[in-house]
Amino acid sequence: MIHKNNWKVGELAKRTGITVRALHHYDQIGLISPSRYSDTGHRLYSEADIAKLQQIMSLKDLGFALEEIKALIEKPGFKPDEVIRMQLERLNKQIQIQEQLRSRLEGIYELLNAQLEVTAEQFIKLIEVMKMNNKYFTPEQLESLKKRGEQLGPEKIRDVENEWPELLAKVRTELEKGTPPENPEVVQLAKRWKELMDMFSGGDPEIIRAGERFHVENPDNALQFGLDAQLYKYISQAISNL
Amino acid sequence: MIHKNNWKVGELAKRTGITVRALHHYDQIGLISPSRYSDTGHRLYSEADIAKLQQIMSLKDLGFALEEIKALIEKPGFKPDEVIRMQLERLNKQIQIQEQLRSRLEGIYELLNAQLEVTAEQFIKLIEVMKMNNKYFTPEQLESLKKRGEQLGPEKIRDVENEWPELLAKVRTELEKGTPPENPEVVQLAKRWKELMDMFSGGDPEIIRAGERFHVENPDNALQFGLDAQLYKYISQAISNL
DNA sequence: CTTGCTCCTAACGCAACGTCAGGTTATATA
DNA sequence: TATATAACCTGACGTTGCGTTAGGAGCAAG
Repeated sequence: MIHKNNWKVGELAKRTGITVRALHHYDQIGLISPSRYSDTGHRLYSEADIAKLQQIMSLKDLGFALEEIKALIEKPGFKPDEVIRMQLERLNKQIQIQEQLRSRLEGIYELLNAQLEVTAEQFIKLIEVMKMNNKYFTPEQLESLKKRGEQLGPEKIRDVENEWPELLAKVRTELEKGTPPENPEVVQLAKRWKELMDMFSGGDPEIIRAGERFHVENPDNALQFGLDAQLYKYISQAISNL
Repeated sequence: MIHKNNWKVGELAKRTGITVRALHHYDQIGLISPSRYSDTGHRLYSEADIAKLQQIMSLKDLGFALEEIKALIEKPGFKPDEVIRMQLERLNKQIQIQEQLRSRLEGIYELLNAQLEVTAEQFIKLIEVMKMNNKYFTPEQLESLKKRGEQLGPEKIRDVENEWPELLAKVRTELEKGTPPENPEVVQLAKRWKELMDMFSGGDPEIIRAGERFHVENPDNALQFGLDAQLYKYISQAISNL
């Protein structure tokens, strides 16, 4: 009685929690088909089929895609430990990304709670800032940046925030005119550029490099800063001619 | 020059890393459309559009779905902190699940490395065991289970492993006949059932409950044990009549 | 023989675009 | 100015793992 050898989809579904549709699907994509069909086309699963199904569900639970599972059980060179290691690596990457995101969200949340009224604009800025914070700067560097800001005072900061887009525009103009980065005028702009950078970074090369990494890896930030990868490269070349 | 007000898709794409196709897509689903089109149908994005796009990308970076973003920026009652908190909760759930999976994978990996030769069957069993281990039993309970097994000795264990499916089959027969769980014969079976359970659990109700949780939450395990949710409920009722 | 349950196949839907395909417009060069 | 090339346009299918109708037979019980 327990060795019943003709399970129909519905029975299997009831006992396993796998839906009928899923079983159909697995059949369709050739992952697992019943070993027999009744003469009216009904699927009949044998014990062996069920064992295989069990394997499949286990692999699925470990996070493998159906196509991967198919490959795994079809290929003869099935090395469990390698498979598991690969899966672990993938998973670790995912977790890392998610944890980064979490710490960003937490940071944002704290700041939001500290300051009751927040406009949408401020909100966006916050998000960007947190993006930089978590990934690119160490806590010490952030501390250093903060101190630097306090030293300079708010007027100075405003001044720079005003000068910055103008400078960017000038550089972009040269870039689009095709002026080579060695050109004296461009080099002059680059000099001012570096001055502004140093003003904030305190000249710390680590901080500057972190900022560089940020710009390279977050091209959509160009929307905010008007600074894209191409322009960044151009100005870098000009600076190297100082 | 920096206040150029007619960005075409390609330009935007180049500077932001957002693909042209994505911009088309966002337009299509009504997430963000350019404020103007040229008379030949080319999309022209204004500065305001870009600002909005910036918002959208920020939200997207935080893990929101496009539909959610749409709702968020359309709805007037936009409470950043609530939004962030919701997102944090979702994320935490995900991370928790993934970490559970990771520890399972790690456990499996260790065991694989300890034992050079593993058949596919053993491998599957391993996976099931790890599934129980990590989620349902505390280390102490596992230790207790192990001790229990050593006390009983391998023959006893084999005996039970043989008796188990027979018992299951009998109970299922009664269930399918529609015999009520109060029936004396069923109660007798339930008694034997409980004896077997106690033999392994040492009578520890915590361990029994953990096992219950496992069966309820992992219906596909029915494949291995022949014990599904329905049958489990039935036997539980019978046991309550002891 | 008729319910009423279970089975079948076929086909759309979802999320967020990637990737052709086939055709029009803009721009840079000769 | 003519043309080659780059950039733009609108479909429309593919991806992942099924859920969900829809329309139509098969099967066990009364």
